[in-house]
Amino acid sequence: MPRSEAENQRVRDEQRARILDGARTAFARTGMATTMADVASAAGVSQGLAYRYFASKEELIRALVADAMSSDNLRVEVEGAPGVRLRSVLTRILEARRDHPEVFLLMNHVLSDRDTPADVNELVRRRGMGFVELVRQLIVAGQASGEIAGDDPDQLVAAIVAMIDGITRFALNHPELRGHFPDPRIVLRMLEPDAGERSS
Amino acid sequence: MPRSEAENQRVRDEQRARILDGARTAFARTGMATTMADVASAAGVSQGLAYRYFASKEELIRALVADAMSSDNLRVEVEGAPGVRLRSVLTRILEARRDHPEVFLLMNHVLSDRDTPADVNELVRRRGMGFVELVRQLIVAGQASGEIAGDDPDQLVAAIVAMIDGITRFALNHPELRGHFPDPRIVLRMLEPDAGERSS
Amino acid sequence: MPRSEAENQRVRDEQRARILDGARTAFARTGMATTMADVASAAGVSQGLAYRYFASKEELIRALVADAMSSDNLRVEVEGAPGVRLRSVLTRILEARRDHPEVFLLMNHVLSDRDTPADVNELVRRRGMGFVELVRQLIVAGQASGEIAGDDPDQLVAAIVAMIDGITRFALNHPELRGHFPDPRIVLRMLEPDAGERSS
Amino acid sequence: MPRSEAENQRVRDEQRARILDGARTAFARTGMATTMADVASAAGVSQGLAYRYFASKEELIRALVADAMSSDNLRVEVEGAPGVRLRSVLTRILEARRDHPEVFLLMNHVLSDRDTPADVNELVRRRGMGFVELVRQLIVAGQASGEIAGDDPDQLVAAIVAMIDGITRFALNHPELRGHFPDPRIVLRMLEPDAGERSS
DNA sequence: AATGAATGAGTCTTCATTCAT
DNA sequence: GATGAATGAAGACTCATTCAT
Repeated sequence: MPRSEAENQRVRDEQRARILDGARTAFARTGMATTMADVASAAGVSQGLAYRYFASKEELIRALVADAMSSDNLRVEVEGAPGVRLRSVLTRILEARRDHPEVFLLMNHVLSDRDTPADVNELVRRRGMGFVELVRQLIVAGQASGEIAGDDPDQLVAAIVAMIDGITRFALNHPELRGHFPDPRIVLRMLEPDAGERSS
Repeated sequence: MPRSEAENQRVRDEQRARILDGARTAFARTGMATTMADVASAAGVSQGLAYRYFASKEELIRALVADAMSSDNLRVEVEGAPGVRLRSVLTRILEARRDHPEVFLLMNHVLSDRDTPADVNELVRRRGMGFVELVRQLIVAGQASGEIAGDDPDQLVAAIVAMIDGITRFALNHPELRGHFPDPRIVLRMLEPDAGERSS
Repeated sequence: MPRSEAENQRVRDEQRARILDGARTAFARTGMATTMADVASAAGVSQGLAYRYFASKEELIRALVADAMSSDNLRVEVEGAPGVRLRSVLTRILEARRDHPEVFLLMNHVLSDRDTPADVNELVRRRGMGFVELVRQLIVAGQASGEIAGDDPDQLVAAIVAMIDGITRFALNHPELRGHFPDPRIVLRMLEPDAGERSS
Repeated sequence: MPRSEAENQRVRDEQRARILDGARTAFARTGMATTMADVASAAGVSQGLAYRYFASKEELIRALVADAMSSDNLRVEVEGAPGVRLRSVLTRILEARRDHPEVFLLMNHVLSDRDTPADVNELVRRRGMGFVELVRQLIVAGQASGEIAGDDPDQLVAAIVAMIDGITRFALNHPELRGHFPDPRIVLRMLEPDAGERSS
């Protein structure tokens, strides 16, 4: 007697998740050089099975990225002073990166690999640009209110973006140094106005 | 009449340099997906010739990395207040990264690519650790003299290292945003003691 | 209460026929590139079920071919002039090919596909040879009676065989040209004695 | 000292031809189920080498087809009675098919294989249609002059086309029966007007 | 009896590396 | 010393076949 449809669906959901987990592990470990054999082996399934769930390696990466992005939640408070909101969103992001760096590594890999499908690349890039735009607006507003240093806002944005990227890599490459992961306050000092500025 | 030995040596040196240049160009353009054919073509030599000068792709990468590292000069002043020396070395490094990010790309690639030979990986990693040690010492000394913020020195080191890494990638991935490359002063604010701290 | 044995047998027969039908449809549509998944889907059953009824794809093809051959009935009149009997059998064959070319496609595929099992290949080939023998005998007898052209009988046989093959493909590849399917009389003219011959 | 460019070109031309020959042999033997390993082995080269000369299996097939078509020369006399010209062109075609059937098999395979690239399929199909048009015009003209039987011209065309196809397969599948390959005169009888017709 | 998830061998293709010239 | 043709070992993907339910 065949398995019930509900049962089948459950199995499928589990396996899909299992393969995605394996893929996440494998990509985190091996970068874009990860083979489908690596993925299958990390997931503990046959290579063929991966193709029952994802039409191609490309598709698998797409799913992985979509998954990663949906977990990198930027939701930002609408109330409060811009500087406060900016600090809050950055603090949350830094913590997410500290706690789940693997998820973000993939996005970087995707961007730097020549044969990432254009649409995936675009997806990730667009997301990044959305974030940049958000940060920029808060910085400009914060400068107006004197909460943020008066440097070129684009340079401040670049500093923040680069820092987030670098620190994600740090978390990934040095999991043993988790205790040394910088407190967000250190990072946020880059945005601090000088004593002189502030008083003005 | 055969070429003189000196002449031969000169030709060999030139060719070796030519191939390394081609490799640098090719790797900067294509990342770790670069093939030996890419390298040969960028160097304007035959594919076979590369193997006369470098026993394998591995060997070529090793040479490239060694070369890159020797140009990332950390020479640091022995005189002066630790905070001043630290700021000076970081400023120089940031400028080098801004101006020649390609050179460092390779090192990152090497670290994240699974089939980088262990010894090359080690080489790069060790170099990084040397730098970390230097920065750490200056930070500790700077804290003692009140020039540097009183956070956990390891966190400060991590922040600096992550920032340098992130900003190099930024320079590499967004050459068009060169004008937005953050002024070192912004980065250095991470090390700044609070107003309260400083006065103490 | 378990199903009766007779009932079981009936179900089995029905399923077998259903799978064969699906296979016929699938092979007609997709040629030798047909997969077992195609067959199962065309038959509306699970992939596994096909293997309950046919030990392998090979076995399924064997059954399909046997089935096709049993429907290509050559029954030929035993009475009458050889030329008349030959014309009659050829007319019937051409009409069968015109009306059901798909059935014969498979036999051609089988012959030209490298991994057709040798015995199936042999089966089909032998059947073809039986037909050839029949035609040849009628031709020789018809030549003796002056009803058939006096060419080399083997060449006449070859012409007939080739024509039947070619026209079957035509019917299959150009179903839209059904109206242009040649009248058997045109084909039979190949066997016609010259005016001069006939009078002799 | 490297090989001269002229020498290299010669080697390349020879190898390309060698691979095409191997491919022709392999495809004739195994049909569309031919693998690149079959081709390489029939050509006596490594599998990789085939890809130095042809970018993909698709490309190789394209070249094979182009080659086949250029040898199936339809050049037809512009002078003389239509019936005479038609007989002449058909005689030449039949002889070409008798002598080099392998070349044409491929074209058939290409047409019946589901994953033949669309453009190659189109190329072959178009060529076939050109031939059909030529034959049709000559038939119609020949009917006007009383040289060709008065049947539906489309049926006559279909008969000729089917015959050519069938006889090519015959030549290919039964090389041992070369002596029984039908004399073109037999085939041409299909176009012959009846005694009654002719006199009219 | 029936299902469909799972497996693994085989196919196309790429690329580091070798070798005859 | 230099060339580029040739090789073969992977890697992505497909599909006949098996097996737990």
